[in-house]
Amino acid sequence: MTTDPRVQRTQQRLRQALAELVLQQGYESISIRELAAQAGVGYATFFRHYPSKDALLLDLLQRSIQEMARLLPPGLDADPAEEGRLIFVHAAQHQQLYRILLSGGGALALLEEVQAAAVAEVMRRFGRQTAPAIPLEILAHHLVAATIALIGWWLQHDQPYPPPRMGQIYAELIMRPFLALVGQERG
Amino acid sequence: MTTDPRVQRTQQRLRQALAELVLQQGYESISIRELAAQAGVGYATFFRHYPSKDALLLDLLQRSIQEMARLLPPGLDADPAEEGRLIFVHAAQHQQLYRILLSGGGALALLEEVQAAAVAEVMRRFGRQTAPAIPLEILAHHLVAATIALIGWWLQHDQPYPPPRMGQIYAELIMRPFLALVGQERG
DNA sequence: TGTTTTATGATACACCGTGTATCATAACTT
DNA sequence: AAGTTATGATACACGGTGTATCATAAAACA
Repeated sequence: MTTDPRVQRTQQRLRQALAELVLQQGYESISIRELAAQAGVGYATFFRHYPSKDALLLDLLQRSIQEMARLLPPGLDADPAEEGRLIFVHAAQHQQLYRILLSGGGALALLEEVQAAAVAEVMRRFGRQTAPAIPLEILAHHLVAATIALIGWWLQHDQPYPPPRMGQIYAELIMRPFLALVGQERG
Repeated sequence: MTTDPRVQRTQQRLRQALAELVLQQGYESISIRELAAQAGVGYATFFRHYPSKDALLLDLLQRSIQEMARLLPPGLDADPAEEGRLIFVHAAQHQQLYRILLSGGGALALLEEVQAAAVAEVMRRFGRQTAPAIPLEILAHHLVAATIALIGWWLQHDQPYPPPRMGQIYAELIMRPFLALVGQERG
């Protein structure tokens, strides 16, 4: 683990630069030379930290996802609507990144990674329930995919409902059927 | 409209070559030089027919989808599990097409078109139900997105369950909660 | 504080893919 | 048979990627 301030500073600048450029011109058209210039960093320096533009984006997105994970403590299962509300508040705050992730532009592999991580998390969280009628792996994948799709719809339609309403919808449309199928009602 | 046999032959070869290379190495890594070589066609000739690799893929997929649409059976509503089974049988039969579509390689616009058409179809089919607690547009989008995601999971995991089983899962995981929320039980 | 280690900036370079231009030749049309 | 058009081959400019090198600045260490 590196604690060198120079490393931290450079990586921070690169992430910051990517976030800025994405807002200005989207993701695909950004070149690494452009990125380094925006970050005030040498071109070759980029490759000393990230093997590709996608890797940098992945880092940026993973930090955002981790931040969301911190917003969703385990005890929140009790209130799905509130959990959903927090998800959509976070999505609105980081909508430019979510748009990249969901538009699939260059971040397709990244979306799959994020999705796989989320599926693993769900399976960890509900793996001790009574064996469901539908394979848990499918249930987990469905939960994650449906949530991502709902966020994508909401952002692409310019947030036509406020986060509390979306939280309710998330709870009724996604979480309640999921909990019913995962055997939660027996616990 | 060009009827010149040379044009037809060249375009056919390019589409064929793309289909072959996609199966071998995916979409992204294919270069236009590679494509032209596989097609047995000059490099510059490619640009005389398609402005980009994406345009060629779009042409290929549109033709395949038109062919698929002609084979799709008309109305079958009564049995969700049977409807689901047919969906997965069809997905298995056209899996290479579905894989390209779902992997999103340059075909995102087309996937969105297909999705939008499916959403419209769902809304037309359930638009006369009693007003649901959740906006019908969201319900329809969720239904389509969840179905596509389930097909994608199934294909990417090499069809670990047979179509009848997937049809049951589709009915329980997707269709039953959808029908409950759309107010079907009152009809 | 002085020394060592390491990250950075600047630059040059090879490599690859794209898209355009050119022209002789082959294939098609009438 | 004569005219038209698509093709193949080739060359080229352009831009982006990833690597190598080296002097310098910054951090860590003693």
